[in-house]
Amino acid sequence: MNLEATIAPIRLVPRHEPSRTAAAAPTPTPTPTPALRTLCSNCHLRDICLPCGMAHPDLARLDGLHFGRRKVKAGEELYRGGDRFAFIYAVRTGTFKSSLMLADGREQVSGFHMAGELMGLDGVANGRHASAATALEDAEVCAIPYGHLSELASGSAEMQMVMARLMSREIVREHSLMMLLGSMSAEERLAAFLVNLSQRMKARGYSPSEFHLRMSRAEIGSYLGMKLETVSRTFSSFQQRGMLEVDKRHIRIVDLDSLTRAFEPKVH
Amino acid sequence: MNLEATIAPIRLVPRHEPSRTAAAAPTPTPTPTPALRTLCSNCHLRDICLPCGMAHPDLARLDGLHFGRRKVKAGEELYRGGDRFAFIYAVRTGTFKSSLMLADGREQVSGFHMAGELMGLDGVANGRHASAATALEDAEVCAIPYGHLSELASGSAEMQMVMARLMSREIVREHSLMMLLGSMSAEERLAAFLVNLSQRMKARGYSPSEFHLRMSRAEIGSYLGMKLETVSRTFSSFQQRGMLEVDKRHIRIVDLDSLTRAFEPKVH
DNA sequence: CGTGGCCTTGAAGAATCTCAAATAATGTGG
DNA sequence: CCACATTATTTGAGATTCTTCAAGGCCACG
Repeated sequence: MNLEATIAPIRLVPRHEPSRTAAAAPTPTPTPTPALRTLCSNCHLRDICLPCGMAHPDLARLDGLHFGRRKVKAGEELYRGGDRFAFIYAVRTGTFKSSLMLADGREQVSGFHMAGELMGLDGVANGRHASAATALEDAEVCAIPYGHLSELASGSAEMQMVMARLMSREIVREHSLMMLLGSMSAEERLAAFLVNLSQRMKARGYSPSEFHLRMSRAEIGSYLGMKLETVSRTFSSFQQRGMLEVDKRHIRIVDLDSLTRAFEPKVH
Repeated sequence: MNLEATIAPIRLVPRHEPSRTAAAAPTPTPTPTPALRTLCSNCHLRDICLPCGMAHPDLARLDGLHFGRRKVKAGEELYRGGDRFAFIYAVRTGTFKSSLMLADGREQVSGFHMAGELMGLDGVANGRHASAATALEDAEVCAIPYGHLSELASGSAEMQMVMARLMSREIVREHSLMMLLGSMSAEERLAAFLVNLSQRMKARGYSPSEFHLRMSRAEIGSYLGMKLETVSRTFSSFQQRGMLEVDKRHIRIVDLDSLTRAFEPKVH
């Protein structure tokens, strides 16, 4: 009996290795610079990344894995839909988008990832990545061999729990995006997007009120289910109402409250 | 440092226990009829449900858990957003919807679940259910104590893998819904929905071309991000074009091919 | 200093929503 | 078993939101 049928109604384009030009393709195997091995316990991101919430024995075990780092240039893909799944990736620096591709070329951006966030968990399901990850600026990631990780987890209940939580968190995150796409207006979507970005900047020690967007209007639009022109117009509208100052990709949130209200209960 | 910020931009209404009327609330603890204990290895759903792909030693261990069954009447909630998370549920009979609630009362249906499908994995993240599950008809579920399950998984790498796959599959499923909500037209959405339903019916041994919808137009609309009137009109349009026969909730797919084409590459 | 990519803005058009009304199906209480 | 309230669905017409198409400006880069 076929379980496939219980998952996706939508046929995404499977980009299998053969269809790639071997030369241009990004190596699926990360090439860790030997000098740059990383210990989670030392990492400045340890409180918001994979080891978040881990106690010492497990953290030490995690260190035993010696993740390879990998640099990714702006515009480069870390992996593509259809690639064989072997690693999950933790962002060290830079920003990524993940995206799905429909057979006719339509792209749907399914998330943006910044320092400390994990990418690639969607590959666990079928052993192949369902989405692609592309660097929006020069970036660096830790490449975590999933096999080793789950091996390691088999020895520790706590570690298993952390992994399970991470995946579940991804599910919850997507829930929230579904809510956004399914039942919110263009203004509400953009407001929700900005407030979320602001919170994530804050959590990383950056200003929550003034930041630089790493993604284009088109990418924001794809993520939020609207056209780039609509994104641009909505930005302008927010600015005119004094909620925001926008200069290309530089954003200053002037009135966070009204921005937050923009996607909250409208009492009728 | 606050990791919460890395997840959801959208504030869902947290329905904590205190706010409930104790009498009317569905018991969070399932009340298994002692006579009706269930063994996975015997279950007619074993090939499409939790134990799918499990070999014998693990299957036997799974049997050791003795899931409690629980009957749920049409319209009743199995759990709500905010409820403490303790069980995941496998549908035995009937159909469920899961849904998220925004503070202003807007509901977003995030999935429909039929026999063999699992519900509740979103609760792993925070120990509370993020969504609610409501029976669309009289139904019965297996209530699987998550604690026991992960305990059991800590003894078996294969079992861990199955669990991880299940969660990842949920992520992929939601990806696909995002694609749908983010970049498809009303017709494409409904077509994708119907084709998916058809496949799931088929996988369960029912006719893939003729079935009964368990959900209202409004629920379909919420799931697909459109208004119930638009759902109704799109059904009518499909019918006029000879792709479908619709009589209220009874559906007969006349031309599966053109329905499939309705959400596939449009060559320009 | 010209070129291409990205962003903004306007105007017209299309898709979808809102409001409204009619019909059918279902259940309720007498 | 009937009269009546209730709910789900369909359909129409007008309003609204968002998209499409088009043009122009800005900026980085070679």
